[in-house]
Amino acid sequence: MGHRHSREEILAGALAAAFEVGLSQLTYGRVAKHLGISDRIVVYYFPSKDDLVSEVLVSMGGQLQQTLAPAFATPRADHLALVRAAWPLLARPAADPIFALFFEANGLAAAGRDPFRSLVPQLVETWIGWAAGLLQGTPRQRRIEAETAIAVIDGLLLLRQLGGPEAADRAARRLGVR
Amino acid sequence: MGHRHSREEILAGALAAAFEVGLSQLTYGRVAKHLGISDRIVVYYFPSKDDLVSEVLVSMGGQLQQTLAPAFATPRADHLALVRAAWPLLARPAADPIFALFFEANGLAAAGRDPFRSLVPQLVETWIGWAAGLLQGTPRQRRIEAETAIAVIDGLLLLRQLGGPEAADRAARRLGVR
DNA sequence: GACAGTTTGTAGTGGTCACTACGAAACTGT
DNA sequence: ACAGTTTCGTAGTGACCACTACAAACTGTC
Repeated sequence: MGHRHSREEILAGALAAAFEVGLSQLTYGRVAKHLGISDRIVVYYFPSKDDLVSEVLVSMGGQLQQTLAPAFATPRADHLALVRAAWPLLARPAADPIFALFFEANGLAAAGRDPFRSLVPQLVETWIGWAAGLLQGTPRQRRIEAETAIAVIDGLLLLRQLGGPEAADRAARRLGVR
Repeated sequence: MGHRHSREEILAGALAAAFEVGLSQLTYGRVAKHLGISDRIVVYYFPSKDDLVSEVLVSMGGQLQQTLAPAFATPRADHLALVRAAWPLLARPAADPIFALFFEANGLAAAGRDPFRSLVPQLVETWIGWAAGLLQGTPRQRRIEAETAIAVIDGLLLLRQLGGPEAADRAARRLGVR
C-alpha cells in the first residue's frame, strides 16, 4: 500500500490553505495547489466537500485547544482568572489565523451555511464545558463563569481583529486583565 | 422618467436578501428574485458587485445605528453604563439578522475578502468614535471606555449567537449588565 | 409626438465550482 | 511476480457566478 500522502497530511494542508484564503474560498483545487499535488487525490480522500470543511473546522478546534492548553491546566477561581490566564496565550500574532477562521466560520454559521451551522456552536459548547471543568462552585455557577469567560475573550479577540492589538490590550486592561 | 424602482428600493431589497441568505450567498439573481424583478435592472443600478455589497454593509450599519439610537442619546458614566443601556436594545430577536450579517462580514474581513477587509473595521471605528462621544474624561479615557464597551457587547452578542439567548443573558448579568 | 430614462427579454461571455468517469501509471506489501 | 492501493492525466458533467451586448417595450416629461 503506497501512501505518499496520508489523509492527515491532506487535512493539514487543507487547514493551512484555509488559513491563507479563508473558508469561503477553500476549494479542492486550492488545497491541492497548496500541497503541490493533483486536486483529484484530495477528492479521492474527501469525496464530500462538506466533510472536508467539517474536518478542517474540527482540526482548527484542535489547534485552539493546543494553544489554550497551558491556561486550562490549572484550576481557576472565576471567569476573570480564567481570562487572565488565557489572554496572553491568545493575544499573540501566531494565533491570529485561528481566530480569523473561527470568526469566519461563526459568520457563515450565522448565515445558515452548512456545515457550519451546527458544528460551530458545538465547538463552542465543547470549550464552555472544558472551561467549566476547571472552575469552582455548583455546576450552574461553573457554567456561568465559563460562558462569561468565553464572552469576554471573544469580545476582546473581535476588538483585536477590528480595532487592532492596542485597542484590545487597552480594553483588556480596563476589564482587569493584565 | 419612469422609475418604478429606485436605487434605494433595490438596495433595501439587497439588504433584505442578505438577511435571508447571508453576504457570501448574495448574488444579483438573489436580489432580483427577492424583489420580483429582473436581475438585469439590479446590474443596471449596481454595475459593480463589490459596490453593491459595500452599500449593503453601510446600510446594515445604518440599521444598527437606528437600533442603538436610544442608548446613544444620553451621556453615560463609563463603559458599563453604556453596555447596560445598549444591551436591552441589542438582545432582541429582531436585531438578530443584523448581527448575523455583521459577524459574517467580520469573518470575511478576517479572511481578507474585499470589500469587507477595509469597510468592516471602518464601521467599527465609527461606532467607537460614536460611543466615545457620550462618555466622560480625557479623549484617551473616553476612547478606552468606548472600546471596552464594544468588546463586551460583541462578546455577549457572539455568545448569544453561539450559546443561545439564555447563555448571553447569564453572562451579561454576571458582568453587571441587567 | 419626441425624447430620455427605465424595465425587461434573449443571449452569451469567460470563469469557477463540486464532482465524476476512465484509465494509466507508480508504488506497496506479500 | 502479483494484487491492491495510491497518484495523476485527460476530459467532462451541469450548475452557478459576475458581467456584457443588443434590442424591444414601457414610462413620464417637455
